[in-house]
Amino acid sequence: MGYKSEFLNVLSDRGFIHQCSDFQGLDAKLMSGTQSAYVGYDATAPSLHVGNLISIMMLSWFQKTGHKPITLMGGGTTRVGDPSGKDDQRKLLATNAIAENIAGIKQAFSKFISYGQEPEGGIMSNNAAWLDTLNYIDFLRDVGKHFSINRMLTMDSVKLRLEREQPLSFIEFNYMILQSYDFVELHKRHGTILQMGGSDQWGNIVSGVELGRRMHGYELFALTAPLLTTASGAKMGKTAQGAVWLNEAMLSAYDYYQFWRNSEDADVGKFLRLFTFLSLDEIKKLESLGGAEINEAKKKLAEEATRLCHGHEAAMMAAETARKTFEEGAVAESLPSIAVAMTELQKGVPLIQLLKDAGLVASNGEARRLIQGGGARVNDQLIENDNYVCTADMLGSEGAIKLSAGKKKHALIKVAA
RNA sequence: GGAGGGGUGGCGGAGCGGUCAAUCGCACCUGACUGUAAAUCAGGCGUCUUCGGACUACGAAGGUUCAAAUCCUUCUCCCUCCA
Repeated sequence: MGYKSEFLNVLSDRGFIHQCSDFQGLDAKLMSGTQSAYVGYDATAPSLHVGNLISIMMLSWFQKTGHKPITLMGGGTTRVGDPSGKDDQRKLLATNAIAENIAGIKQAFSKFISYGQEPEGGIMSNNAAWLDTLNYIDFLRDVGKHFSINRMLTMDSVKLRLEREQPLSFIEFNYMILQSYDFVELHKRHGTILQMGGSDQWGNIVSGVELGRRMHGYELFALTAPLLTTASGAKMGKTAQGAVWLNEAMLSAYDYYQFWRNSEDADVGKFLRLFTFLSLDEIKKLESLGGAEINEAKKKLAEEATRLCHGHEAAMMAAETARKTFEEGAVAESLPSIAVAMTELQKGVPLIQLLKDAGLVASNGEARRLIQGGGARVNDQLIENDNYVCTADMLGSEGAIKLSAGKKKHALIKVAA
């Protein structure tokens, strides 16, 4: 409501907006024609995770409402390391690791954004293109002179680190300057007027807005999304195994589905708005379901979210796997599985080892504790002996042994082809 | 430059020669209850183990001692006060 532009209306209705440098100015700008906006992603891991999803959705909405989204890979800035929201300095990544990470991260974008030459076609950029070749003295004279140390010290990313008595190295101190420069550079190259990001990026983004104004009189805008927490206050995007990755290679579509399926009741509406493209009317209906009914809303959420990230087929398969596993208690073919050689199975493989190999536990000790604590099952049968050995005759009619750690984590042991 | 205080497990924070793999809280895992939810309750929570133990850990490196997270020395980082 209240906005002229479809983009801001959608974002505000769906709960994407935390702060904006100038709502009216941005609104007017968006009404004046096709604009371009970007979000930067540092290549600190081989895949993005659900924490990044909110900004990807923003870019996607930006495109859907007729504008041009830019995904900026931080090939250059990753070599420096963003101090925002971190207590410790990030270890410096080797350049080749960064290149590999970038390759992994790119996979996810194409699911959410369509790249191309048309006016609202997305652009994939990489700040290494301009940062890697910067001349230090020139950069200091052209860009550095616009930054006041006094102000930088008051920025949260810096201030918090200092207040918490954590060291802040000079290289990290420069991160903000480089990110600011990115914004100016993208405006020069593509006319980008808006940078979006998480609320922790507010300082960095605003400082880019200011740099653009000081250097060239550009009119730039900042828009941030709220920091996402679950209804019980935990930071979003963690599971037992760690981060919820977007790349299939790091987290199966089934596990991704399960992540959403296990959302807390109180989060369902919020997540539907943020992480699906379902209409607000439909979402209202879904979130009004009470009691056990709300499970239907969670299924829809998981299905839609998985569809966006892994495609229709993978989503249907994940939903079906979950249905079989949880609603029928059957062995679903498509559960995550590991392969074991027939010869090994005939000899017998300790359950502990299988649990570990299947990734259901992190160590032998943990496997033992799981078993002793009554949380381990083989073919749905509770196993209490931690020296239990699995053998080939446990293979079910599907040709697999089903392992379970707790009620929700399941894996199949299949015979290696 | 001077004087004090401090760096302990993912985080917070006890311990201050043996009974310390280290009280406790949070986070996390499992079980019960449920709706594959939340809340609650119970158990677990360094690695390995032939379940007897073994190994690695309390900023870093040395030393004293039968024995150190605990004492000594040096180094290092942080905080406070004085200059």
